[in-house]
Amino acid sequence: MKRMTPDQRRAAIVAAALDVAVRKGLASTTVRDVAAEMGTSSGLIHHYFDSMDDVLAAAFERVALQDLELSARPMAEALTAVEALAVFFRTYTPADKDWAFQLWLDAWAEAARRPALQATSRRLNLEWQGLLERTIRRGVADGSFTCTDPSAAAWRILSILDGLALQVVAHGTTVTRDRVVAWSTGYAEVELRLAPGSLTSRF
Amino acid sequence: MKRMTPDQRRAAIVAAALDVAVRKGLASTTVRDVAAEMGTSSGLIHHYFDSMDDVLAAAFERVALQDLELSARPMAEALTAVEALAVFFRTYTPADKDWAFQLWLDAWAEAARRPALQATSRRLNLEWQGLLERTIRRGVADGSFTCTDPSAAAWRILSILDGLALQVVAHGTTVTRDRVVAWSTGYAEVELRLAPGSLTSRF
DNA sequence: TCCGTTGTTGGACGTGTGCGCAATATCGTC
DNA sequence: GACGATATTGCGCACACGTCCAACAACGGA
Repeated sequence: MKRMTPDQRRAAIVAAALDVAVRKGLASTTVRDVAAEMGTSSGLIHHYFDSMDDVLAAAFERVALQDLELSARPMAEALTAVEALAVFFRTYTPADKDWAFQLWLDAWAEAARRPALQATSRRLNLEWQGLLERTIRRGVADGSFTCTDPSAAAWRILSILDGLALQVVAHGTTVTRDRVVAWSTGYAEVELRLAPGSLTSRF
Repeated sequence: MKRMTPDQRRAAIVAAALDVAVRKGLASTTVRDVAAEMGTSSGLIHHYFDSMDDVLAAAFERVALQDLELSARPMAEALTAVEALAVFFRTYTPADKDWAFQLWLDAWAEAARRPALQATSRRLNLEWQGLLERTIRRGVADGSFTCTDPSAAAWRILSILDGLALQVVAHGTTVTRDRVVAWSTGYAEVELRLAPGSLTSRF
């Protein structure tokens, strides 16, 4: 295959691994799959990564980090804390992103057995919680939210969202997607003492 | 190995598969592992199960069903709905049961790829939600809870619990176990209009 | 005691696994 | 245009995988 600079090649490997992982799941993405996806030999992957665990961790980090920024950027640009939170819910639960959440499920389950993947998953989960916590603090500061423990509130909101989304992605129809959004925004309104509908009606 | 009746043997296979799954994870439990655990040949497993998917689904069902009954029975015996709910939280989050929750994580992640496992996981998740919903209805009926949508409330409580427990099991210390219990019971008290501490102080 | 039923064996089959390494191809530099 | 550095190949190694099946052995009924 055409020769690339190390940086380009690393990126290409990560991108290929991601494509395969979306199709087959993180756990059953193999060296040969990734090589075939790139159209190169399998030996090349081990020239850039020490182990398959590292490749998968890098691939997972790529989507997770990108999604985080896809939420964080518009949230930072929102004029009010309430709007930022509304943006959070809209960008966290898009219907066409089930495959990304399936990767989270894979990462959580595999974390017990793959150290690099666990570290990445853990770090990014903390980032999401931090993003939410900062938004809550912003709202508390400007008086639009009432919350005595923003850290705990962030964990609770994130958890209810993950727990509900999990049902949609893993089981299909035990819970419908509409209800994930309605129930979790409704919960956030209660948690932060907002008027019902504050997070949805305005958009 | 000693000859067994079909029922005994099926049970032995499921038990062996479970032991291995706890040790190695559902996804990487193999026919040979299970056979070695029983001290028999691997061919025997396929004499009783059509595929490995079926074995894993049966193994997962065994723990999940047993844990469900371990909660359901004492909850049914509770004198009040409040006490039944307190029992629910105490039996759902025991410290020595992380391995069982790891199996749930495995099942949710693998569900996308293993039909039998998905069906089992889905069915048992619905059972848990149903158990919780019935308890809520019981409390609404006798006036101790206030809740307009017991089904939704049950899903929300279950989801926050799963979302938080997931952090403990997958990431170790992003959230501590104490907080899982405190935050989820605290949330249930708000959701059902109970006085703070109702679910914990009395025991 | 014999015999048929069936629980159980042990290995074959084809494919897949992560990883490592000598050989080769393609660059930028002189 | 030649050369050294290194990106890339292609295959080998030693296992592990699920599934299948002919042969064997233990049991209950006759």
